[in-house]
This record gives sequence, structure tokens and C-alpha cells, in this order.
Amino acid sequence: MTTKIKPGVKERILQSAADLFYFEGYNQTGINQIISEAKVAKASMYQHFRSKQDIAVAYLQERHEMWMNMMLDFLATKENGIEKIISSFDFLDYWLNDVNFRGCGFQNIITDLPKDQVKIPEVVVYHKKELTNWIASMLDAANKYSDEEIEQLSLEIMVLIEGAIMLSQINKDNAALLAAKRCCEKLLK
Amino acid sequence: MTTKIKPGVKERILQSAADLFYFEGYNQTGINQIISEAKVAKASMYQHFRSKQDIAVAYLQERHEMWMNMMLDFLATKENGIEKIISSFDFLDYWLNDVNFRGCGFQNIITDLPKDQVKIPEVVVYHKKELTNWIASMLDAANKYSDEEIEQLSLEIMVLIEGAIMLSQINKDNAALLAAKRCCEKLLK
Amino acid sequence: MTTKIKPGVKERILQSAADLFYFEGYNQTGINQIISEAKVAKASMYQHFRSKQDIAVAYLQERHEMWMNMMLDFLATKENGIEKIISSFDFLDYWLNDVNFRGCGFQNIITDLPKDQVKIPEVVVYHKKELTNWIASMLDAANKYSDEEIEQLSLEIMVLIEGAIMLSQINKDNAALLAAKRCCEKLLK
Amino acid sequence: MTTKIKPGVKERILQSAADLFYFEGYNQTGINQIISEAKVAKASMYQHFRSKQDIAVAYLQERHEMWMNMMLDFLATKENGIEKIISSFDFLDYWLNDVNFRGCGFQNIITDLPKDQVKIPEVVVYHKKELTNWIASMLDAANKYSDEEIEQLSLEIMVLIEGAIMLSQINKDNAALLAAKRCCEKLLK
DNA sequence: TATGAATGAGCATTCATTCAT
DNA sequence: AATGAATGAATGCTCATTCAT
Repeated sequence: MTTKIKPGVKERILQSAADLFYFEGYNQTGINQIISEAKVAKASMYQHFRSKQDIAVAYLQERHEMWMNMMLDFLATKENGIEKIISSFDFLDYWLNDVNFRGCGFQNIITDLPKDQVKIPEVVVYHKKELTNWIASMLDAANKYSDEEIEQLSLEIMVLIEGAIMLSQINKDNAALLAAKRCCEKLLK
Repeated sequence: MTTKIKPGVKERILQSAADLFYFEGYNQTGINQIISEAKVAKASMYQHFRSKQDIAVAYLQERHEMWMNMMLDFLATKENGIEKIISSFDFLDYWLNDVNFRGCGFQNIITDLPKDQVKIPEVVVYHKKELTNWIASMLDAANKYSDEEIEQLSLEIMVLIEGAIMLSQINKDNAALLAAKRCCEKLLK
Repeated sequence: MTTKIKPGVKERILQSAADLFYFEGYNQTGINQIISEAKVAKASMYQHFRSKQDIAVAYLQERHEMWMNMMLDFLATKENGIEKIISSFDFLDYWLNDVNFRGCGFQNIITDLPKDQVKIPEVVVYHKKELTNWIASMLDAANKYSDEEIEQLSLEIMVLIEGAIMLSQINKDNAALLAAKRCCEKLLK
Repeated sequence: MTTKIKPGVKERILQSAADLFYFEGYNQTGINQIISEAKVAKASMYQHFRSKQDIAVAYLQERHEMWMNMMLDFLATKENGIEKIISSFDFLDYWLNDVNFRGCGFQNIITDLPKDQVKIPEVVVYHKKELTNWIASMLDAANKYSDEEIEQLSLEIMVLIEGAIMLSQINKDNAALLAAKRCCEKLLK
């Protein structure tokens, strides 16, 4: 039991920012939009986050957790690593339909950024690395592949995932997702 | 025979814009930068292009021609379609090294755009469609695949290309390009 | 005869800024005040001046000319250098009364400035150097002093001027100006 | 005996503020800088001081005591009033070198202040009046001057002091201080 | 055709101060 | 007495676009 009246100013800022950054774009989103949606005063926002860039970093960190969990939940019923990997393309299909093929929040934010903003690219790299690691661990669990094969295959599957997300965003349909899944199935026999 | 005194105002604008849009980002590039690099007056620029968006459209159209030709030139010595497709990943490697893994100008511009800018996404879709068509025509030339197989394979290879470009941009190395090439080779036997 | 309809936007900006910077203070004056008094759009202002600091530099340069001329005009009837120097304290009295003992625009602006603003201090140094040079030239014209005496005396008189202006600003009366004049008379016999 | 656990919250605020106000400037110094240097919560600060202005007043009062004592200590070995006055220019030289010719904290604060801040100018006037009084008392001790002469001379010497401090601040050297000393010696024979 | 001047709306950020606890 | 959280107003500056000539 808590005596707090208003729930989390910081949370509200992050929620508004997450929504706007993802669906409108980082550069399309102004601080004013964020605070007006969050119903927070401007200076309050700057007490919680040093800069717009810092909000983006927090947004991406949160998004990483959220997205990975969403995927893992989706795949919870699958029995083995190979199945999980292949079904992850079904997850992409489900998810990207849900967000109207808005694509990957991490891909979308690095492509149009001031040269000096290094913190954001770092989180993006981290997210993709973690996803790659998960794929590798699924392959490892299959007890079928050597370490070298795991490293190569996990990167190949990452390429499929990235390409599928990007191409589905461009074409606003799921054809690329289906193609990627087919391709992945061939790779894993 | 032309009566123009100064050579190509429009060309100069387009050249500056192309460089800035690609290497700095569309949102990072201001009209003032473009005109100052092009050494053109602001109103002159608006006489040639209705808006920044229109410059981007012209930039992308030009970029499509330039990029396709660059690739085709690179592949000119290859004898058949299959080889050309596989070697296209060598082209990506060569090209992306050259531009410091700045990624695809078409991918990069659609991810952070005002919702009302529809002309830019259209050119992006066109470019990717044309590339897909080229892949399909290469597959067709191999006389090995059915129409259905061609449609499916060409999309799968597109996924590999898009993913490889994006992932190499994120990680600033060519590992994803090599992975994509390996994967492509498996697909085409 | 000129075809201009509106008289000088740049002039209006400078005039507003000069007034506000001098009578309200540099830090007390916002860009918004300047443009609203000058009836100029913000971006128009920034087309003429790169920054607030640059406006201040232009203001001080103009002020230097204006102030020196004002003083020289005041002293025009005096016959020789010694008289002109001594009467310059009468000028200070006349002038500072006129501006309600607001003090010296150059002194007032250097005392509370961001550490990185070097252009403004430079103009201040220049102004004081020019005033010192004028005093020296007046002493020289008297054919009474050696070069060394001129250098020393001119600086001593500068000290009197600076101190008189500052102290009259603090006390909001002309007592210091009278004291400085007496002192100057003693110095020049 | 005091029950305070932490030593001097108020003292810490004042110490930080004094440093920042003098070396960075009143307008350049934000409340946040003061409290972060003083390691004091914002609301705690506002419990001790009603406003930034009030901190400045306290700072100046403290500075007056400190500065006068510093000067008197410096002059302690001098035997008579005339010597003390003349040597006070040596003190200025010593002191201003020490603070990198940052000038007079009292002069520096009045030149760029909101029009409604009257308490600060009052303390400045007080400080200069006290200094003038000290000079007068030194002259009086010499038993050489009439009351009228004392009043006039003390103001003249004040002009020299103020001018020397200001000019040395502008030029960032001690030439004006030496000139003022020479001038003072002439005045006092 | 070409241009320099001008604009309103918006940008991210910081200000001194107050409130609820 | 002490504090972390919150605020409205203002800061200096940049945006893509249009106008008058």
C-alpha cells in the first residue's frame, strides 16, 4: 500500500516518449509533445532526464526488455530451440501486424541522428547483440551445431530478422516475413 | 547548345543535398546547409524544388539510377545470373566499406519522416521493387526455377540484402554481409 | 533618394538592443525584448546577427563611435589639449546626468559575462585604449611633456575617468566627477 | 555549545555563492550551481534565504568585512595614515593579482541587475561609503588637512581606487594600479 | 530566372521559485 | 529543520517556407 497520489511522473514521461518515438519517429517528436502527453511540466521532465537523448536511451532500454519478453512469451509453448527460432518469425508477423508495420524501434532511431549522439547507437548495438546471443543459445540447446556453426548461423538468422522487419516496413506487408521464415527453415534443415 | 551561363543550378542543389541527406541524414540536414554548399540563393532553390521533400524525392530517384548502375558495373564480368546475385554481396561489401557503413539511403530516410510525406516512401518502395525485379530476372536467366520459385527466392534474397545492409550499419562491420552471402549461396545451392 | 520603404531592419535591431543593453543591462535583456521593440521577426534578427553576443559587439562598436564623437563635439570649442582633457570631466558630468548616472556601457557589460565570451571584452579593451590614445594625443599637443610623462599621465587620467564614472554610478550623483576633475587639474598643474 | 550535527548549512551556501558570484558573475551563477556546490537541498536553501538576491546581499556583507580586514591586515605595519593610504594601492596590486584581476565584487554586481533589486545596490553604496570613511579617518589622523580638504581628498582617492580596480580588470594587468598609486602620491605630496 | 530579406512556429534547454511531505 | 519533486515562464536559437523586387 502506497500513499502516492499521482503515479510515477518519470513513468508517464517514458510512456509518452516511447509511444511518440516509436510511432512518430525520434526527430518528429518534440519535447513539448512528450510533456503535454505526459501532463508534466517541462522543467519536471528535465529533472528526470538530462536531455532528449537520455529519454531515448531510457526508452530503448525499456523497449529492449519489453520486446524480448514479448517474444519469449510468444514462444513459451514451443518445445525446443530450433522451433523457437523458426516461430520467432511468426512472432514478427504477429507483432508487426499489431504495430502496422512500423518496423524496429532500434533500426528506426539510428538512421537519422546527429553525429555526436553515441549513447543511442550503443543501446541499439546492445539490443541486437542480445538478440543474437539468444539465437545462439537456442541453437546451442539443439545439440546439433558446432560453436563455429552456431556463430555463423546466429548471424545469418539475425540478417533474416533485420531484413524481414525492414522490408515489411517498406512494403507495409508481411511478405518479407514469410520469405524470411522459409529461408530460416532451409537454413535449419 | 545551351544558353545557360552558370552550369546546373539544379544539379548543384541536388549534389549538395544528396551528399548531406545520405551522410548526415535527412532530418539532420537543413535547407540552409544545402544552399550554402550549393552556392545557390534560397529562393532560387525553391524555384527548382517546391519543398525539401521534393529535393529528397529527386535525390532518391537519382540515387536509384546511380546505385543500380554502380552495382551492375561491379557485376559486369560475371557470366550468369546466379553468379551475379551471389557477387552482389561482394558489391555490398565493397560499397559499404567505401561509405563507412552508412547503410542504405532508402532505408535510412523512411524511418523518421513526418506522417504526411508520402512521396518519399513511394520512391523507396519503387527502388526496392526494381532491385527485386533485377534479382528475379537474374534467377529467370538461370533457367532453373519456376515462376513461383523465382518470386519466392527473389524476395528471400532481398531480405538478405536488406538485413545485411542494416546490420552492417548497426555494427559498423561487414560480418553481416559475409553471413548474408553464405546464406544466399545455400539458397541457390 | 532611396526606394526603400522600411528603414533598416538591422538598424532597428541595433537601436533597440543598444537601448536595452545600456539601460537595462546585457543579461537583463532577452532576445525577445529586442525583437519586439525593433518590431522584427526572430529569424530576421538572426539573419543579421549570428548571436546575442554579436549584437553586443556591434552595439559596442557603434557606441564607441557615438560616444567619442559626442565627447569631441562637447570639447570642440576648447582651444588646447590640456583644456580639452580637463573639460572632458564636464562632459562626463553632462552626459551622466543625461543618462541618470547609468555609467559606462563598456564597464557595465564586462563584469558579468560567460567566461567564453571573448569578443565583447576585446571591444571594451579597444574602446579604453582609444580613449587613452586620445588623452595622450591631447597631452602631446601641449608640447609640455616627455613621451614617458605622456604615457604615465594619460593612464592616470584614464584611472580618474573610469573611477569617476563608476563611483558616480554607485552613488547616483556627480560628486565623484567633480573630485576627478579637481584631481586632474592638480595633475596637469 | 551547539546541538548542530552538520556544520553550517547556511555557511556552506554562502561560501559556494560567494565563490561563484565573485568569480563567475551574479547572473552567470544559477541557484542549482550554488546548492550543488554547497551540497544542500534546494528547499533548504530557500529556508535560509528568501531569494537569490538575499544570498547576494549576505555575500556582499560578508565580503565587506573580509575585504576590509584583509586590507587592514596588509597595512598593519604601516605607521601613519598617509602611508597606509598610499600602501593601499600596493594591497590592491597584491589582491588583484591573486584573483586574476577579477575586479571588485561590489562594482561587478551592480552593473547588470534587474531594476527592482534595490537591496544589492544599497550594500554596494554602504561598502564604498565605509571605505571612503576609512580613508577620511586616515587623512584626519595625519593632522594636516582641514575637514573640507579631508572630504575632498578622500573622494579623490576613492576615484583613484575605483578607477584602478576597473581599469586593471579591463586590461588584465596592474598598470592602472601603479598609475593610481603615483597619482595618489602626488595628491598627498 | 534569380535573389536577399523576412517570417511564424518550433526547437531543446534553464531559470528562480514553491509545494507537499 | 530539511528535502525531493514539481512548476510556469523565459532563455537563445533554428526550422522550412514565402515575399517583394
